[in-house]
Amino acid sequence: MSRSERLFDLLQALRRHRRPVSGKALAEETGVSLRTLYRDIASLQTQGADIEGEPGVGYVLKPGFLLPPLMFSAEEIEALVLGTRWVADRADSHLSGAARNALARIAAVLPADLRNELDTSPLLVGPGAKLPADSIDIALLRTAIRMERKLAITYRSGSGEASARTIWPFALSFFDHVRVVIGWCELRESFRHFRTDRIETAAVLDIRYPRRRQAMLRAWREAEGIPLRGA
Amino acid sequence: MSRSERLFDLLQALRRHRRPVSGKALAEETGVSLRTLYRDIASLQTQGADIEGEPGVGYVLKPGFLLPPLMFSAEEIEALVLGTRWVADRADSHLSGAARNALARIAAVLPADLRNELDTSPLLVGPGAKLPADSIDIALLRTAIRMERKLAITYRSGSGEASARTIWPFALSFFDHVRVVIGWCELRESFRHFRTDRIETAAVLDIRYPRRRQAMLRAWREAEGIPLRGA
DNA sequence: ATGATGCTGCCAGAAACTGACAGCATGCGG
DNA sequence: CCGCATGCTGTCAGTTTCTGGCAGCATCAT
Repeated sequence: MSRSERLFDLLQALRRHRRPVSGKALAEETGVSLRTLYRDIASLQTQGADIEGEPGVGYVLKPGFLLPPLMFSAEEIEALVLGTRWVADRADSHLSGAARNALARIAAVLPADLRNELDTSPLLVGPGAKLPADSIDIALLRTAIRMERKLAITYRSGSGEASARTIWPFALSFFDHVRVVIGWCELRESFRHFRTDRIETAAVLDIRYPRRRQAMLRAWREAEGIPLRGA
Repeated sequence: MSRSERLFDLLQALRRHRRPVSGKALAEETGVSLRTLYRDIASLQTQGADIEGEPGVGYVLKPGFLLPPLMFSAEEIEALVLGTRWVADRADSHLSGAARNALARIAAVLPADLRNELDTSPLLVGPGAKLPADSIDIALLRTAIRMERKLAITYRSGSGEASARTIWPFALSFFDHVRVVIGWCELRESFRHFRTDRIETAAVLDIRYPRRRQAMLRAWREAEGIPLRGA
C-alpha cells in the first residue's frame, strides 16, 4: 500500500474511533511501525487535519477536517443495506419509513456501480419471531425520548397488575422478541424497563425531565454494567 | 511538499474546478512537471478516483469518489444508527467493521447537530440469541456472492450426513438464530439453503457461475413465493 | 493536416520513506 | 516518589519511490 493510500486509511480509522486511540493501535491497523505512524499523523496535521494527541490517552480527530471521507466500499453498502432492511422489517412503521428514506438519500449520492450494489444487495433479513402487537405507537415513545419529555403510562406487569407511572424515557432497546423502553421511574425512583407490548396507554407530557437523556443512558449503563453495543 | 500531500492538494484542485482543467494547469498549480502530474492522476485513479481525461479538453473529477455532504432527519439518523448497531452486533467481524466505517463516513459529512444525534442515538439493540459458531469465515461467502463465483463446500446436514457440493451462492439471509446461504446446488439442480454453521469447509472457486445473482435471487423469490422484505 | 492534449515507456539521479534505537515529556495510579 | 503507558523527536542507513526529461503514440476538434 502506498503512503497516500495509507493516509486515507488512517484518516478513516480516526473517524471511526470516536474515543481516543493509541498510536500503537493505529500503527497496527495501518500496518506500519509506530515511528512511521507518528510521521503519518504529523503529515495529516500538516494538511490541516485537527488531530489531538494526549500522552497516555491517544489520538482523536476533531470534526471539521476539510477533506470529506472517501466513498463507501461495496461492503459498507452491504452493511448499510442489511441494517436498513432489518430496521425496515422490525421497527415501527415510522422508523421503517425513515430507514428507507435514509437509504434513498444515500443512494442519491452514489455512483452508478455502488447504487447498483445497493439495489441488488444479496444480504437478506429472514423473517423473525413475531413481535407482540403494541397497543401504543412506538413512534410516540421515540419522540418522547428524543425530546426528553416525561411520559405518563399505564403498564401491565408480567404478573398482570396494572399501574400508572410517570417515567423519564431515555432509550428504547430492540430485542428479537420484544421491545423495551428504558427510563427513570418516578414512582420507584430507579431505572426501570418497560416492555412496549405491556404499555397500555402512553401520553407524552409537556414537561421536560430534568436530566439529559445521554447522561441517564450513561448512568444506566454503569448501573447495569452494560458495555456499549454495536456502533 | 511530499507526494502524498500533493495528492491531497490535487484532489482539492480537481474538486474546486468544476470545468475540465488541463494537465498543464494542474501541474503548475501543484508545482510539478507535466510528467509527474500524469503519474499523480494515475495514482488517484488507482485509489478509485473517477477522473476523466479527454484529449484536447482536460480533467474532471466525477462525483462518487468523495462523499458529499448528506442531510437526514433526526428519525432517519436514528434508523441508520439502529440498523448499523444491529449489523455491528450480529454480523461477522468484517461486516461489523464495514458497518462502523460506513457510519463514521456518514458522521464526517453531517452538520454538527446531526452528528450529535448520531452519537447519542437512544435506540439500542438488545443482546440477541447466541449464534452458533461458524467454522468458516462468513466474509468468504459474501465475497463469493458479490463476485458471483462458484463455491465448493462440505456440508453437514441436520441429520448429520456430510456431503460435498458445488453451489452458486447468490444471497445470505440473517435470521435471529442462524444464517443461511442461498444458492443453486449443482448436485441437486435446484435452489438450496445452507446454514452457515453447518458448512464445514468452503472454498471460493475461480469460476464465475453462468447466471446473474440478481436474476437468481428473483427466480428464487418467485419459486418460494417470498416477497421483498425490508428495503 | 495541425495543434492541443492525454498518455506511456525508459532512465538515472534525487528525494522520500521506513524501521530501529535511544531518549525525553506528560499524566495517571499506586 | 515510582513505574507505566503514551506521545513525540532526533538520527541513521538501507531501500524504495519519486521525478524530470525525452521520445513517441493516440484522440479529438478545427
